[in-house]
Amino acid sequence: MNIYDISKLAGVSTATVSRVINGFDNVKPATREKVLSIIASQGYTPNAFARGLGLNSMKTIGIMCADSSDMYLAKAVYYIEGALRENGYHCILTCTGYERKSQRESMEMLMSQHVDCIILAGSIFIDKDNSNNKYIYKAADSVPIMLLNANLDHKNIYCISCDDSAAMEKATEFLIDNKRNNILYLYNSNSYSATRKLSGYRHAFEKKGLKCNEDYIRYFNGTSKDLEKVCGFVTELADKGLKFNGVVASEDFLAVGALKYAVRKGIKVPKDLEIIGYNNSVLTVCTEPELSSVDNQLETLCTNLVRICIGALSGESMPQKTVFNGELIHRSTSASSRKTK
Amino acid sequence: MNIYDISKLAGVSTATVSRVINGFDNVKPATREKVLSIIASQGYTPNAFARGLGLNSMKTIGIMCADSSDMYLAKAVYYIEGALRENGYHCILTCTGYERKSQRESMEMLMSQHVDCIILAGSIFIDKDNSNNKYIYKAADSVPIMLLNANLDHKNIYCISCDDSAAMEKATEFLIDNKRNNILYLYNSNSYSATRKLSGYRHAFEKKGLKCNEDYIRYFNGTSKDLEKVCGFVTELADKGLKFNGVVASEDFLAVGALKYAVRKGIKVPKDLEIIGYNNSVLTVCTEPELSSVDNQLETLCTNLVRICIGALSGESMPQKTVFNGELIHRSTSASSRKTK
DNA sequence: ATTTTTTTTGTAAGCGGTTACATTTTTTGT
DNA sequence: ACAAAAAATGTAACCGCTTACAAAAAAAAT
Repeated sequence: MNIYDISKLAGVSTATVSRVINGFDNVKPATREKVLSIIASQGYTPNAFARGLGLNSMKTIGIMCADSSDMYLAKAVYYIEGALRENGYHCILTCTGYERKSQRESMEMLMSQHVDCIILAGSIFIDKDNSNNKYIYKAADSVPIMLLNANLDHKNIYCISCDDSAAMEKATEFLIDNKRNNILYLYNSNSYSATRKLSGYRHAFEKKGLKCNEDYIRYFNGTSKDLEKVCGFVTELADKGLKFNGVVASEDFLAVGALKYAVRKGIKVPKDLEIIGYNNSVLTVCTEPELSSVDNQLETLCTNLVRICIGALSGESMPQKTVFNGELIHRSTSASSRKTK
Repeated sequence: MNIYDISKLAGVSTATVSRVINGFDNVKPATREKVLSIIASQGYTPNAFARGLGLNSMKTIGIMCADSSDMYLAKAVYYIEGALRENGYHCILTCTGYERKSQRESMEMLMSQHVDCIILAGSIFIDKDNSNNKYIYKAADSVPIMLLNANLDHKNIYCISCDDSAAMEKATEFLIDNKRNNILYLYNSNSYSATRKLSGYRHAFEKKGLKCNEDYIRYFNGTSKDLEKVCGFVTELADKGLKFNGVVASEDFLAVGALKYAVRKGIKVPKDLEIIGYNNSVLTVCTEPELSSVDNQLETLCTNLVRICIGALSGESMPQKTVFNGELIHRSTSASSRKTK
């Protein structure tokens, strides 16, 4: 059943059927009705390939992310997909893992699918020294690229991010103001936003006229699957003599690991140790006491990303960089003696 | 840049170029080399629409799930997408939410995209009384349908699931054997697998010759976002006088909520209350003590689903129903006095 | 009533591949 | 060296839709 069959049944040309399908207004109402009824009675749906061939667009957008099972990225994908669907777009999802090669391959795959736009959810894809981003620039020459929580300069690349630096600075500052003089910083990634977070941590000390002790900045090599190991990692740091009365982490699971350590050692939280995570994920409410965390407004980021994406695709002029602010959410692992909000 | 341009540059016909691209073996090595070098030098990629039009397949598979930000479904999508990509397939992801209407629309959308197969990840789509599944059967007439954790009879529908009933029975039985006489059952869904789990709970009592007290079966209306409410819900049950010394839940977050209640009330876990969750998600290791849970082998389910899917697409005869066993993972909320494994 | 303008409809040429079939080239057999 | 078989290549129709342009029909203007 194709457009030709429909046109025969309706006694009109394929052009007219096409016009009806695409909602053109230059069709006589009576004709439109007839065609529509035939289409409905035959249960006809246009062939998307043929349409794509003609229009060179299938209203499809590619989403790349390193790992869609990561809680944060899964949410990002969910919000993005939902917003795109509302705008009549379909999503091809591809998870690239954390290796550059597979990231490049994914992008090539999406390009060969002639997606209308590519969204990079998560900044793992970006080389900070810009050495290896050629394939992104190349793609950007033919299709707009949306970057979530990342940054790259190109006239066809749009960046939407949370000011992670400012947010982390706020969190750290909160602890400093609370007389926490030794604040452990845990992180597990060197992505763009992770780097920004770390610089926020450093800024906080600078701002207060304090010196940031590099010994308190610790890299943990693992993901949320390794939560138990995080606890061991922190315990080991403490056993080795590192004294700390505050923890800020670049991701919630790291903070949960630190909290585990505290609970097991019987350390009073937040009295003797304050802990602040990042992302404000479900994990924050699983623990007892519940974890304070920075909310980086993922939903807002995603809906705006899609808004800008749709705008750019329809030729409107859209802002190249869009930045939102994070928010510190106080629960039970940060001392609420001070104003919370 | 299209196949015609390449053929000109290489001094061969489009048919030959096409043969090279598709890896046919009836091309003279020298010719193949020349064509490949031209393709590489021009950075040419075939137009997927045109190819799709010709083959009536874009090597694309649709994945439907209610909510890809749900931790369990996010993992499912991740595993499925990865396995499909390894087999050269692309994935169109669509999240339907929990309403029938949007589910039907998603499916129609995928059909109009001429996907080669549709995967329903999660059984929310299935009406138990089979009253409203017509659209699924209709789709199955033209394309194979894969059901994860669900069940439907049709010659073109393949079902892959965990025997949730048996797994839940095992968990419940464990508690009964541990002299837990009042076991609260928490659930929040009426999907196929949720129903199966509940029947497993009931079977356990039957098997032991005990009567299952319906008063202990409680429905909580919410998702993991409402974790705090779960705790309130359980607290309220206790306050109303319901006595229980065991909890099994159809999802981990419900168990975490129950655990929260216990921790706050100072109830000793597992001594005075044993708790077992379901899905073996990250949540299980966030809590202190850590949560025992049933692992329903999601990765195995997904890789097998894809294996069967690929097989079916290439015309092989594949099993209509595939069932795996779940496994009870003991952590610190179940008494390990007995053998744990 | 005739001409002009506007609206509606039709014709046919793409879009960029695949592939059945025809043709040419190469290899093999005698 | 020549015929037969096999391998390599080319030709052109086809997939199902869109759309520029042409043509016909309807409406408006004279």
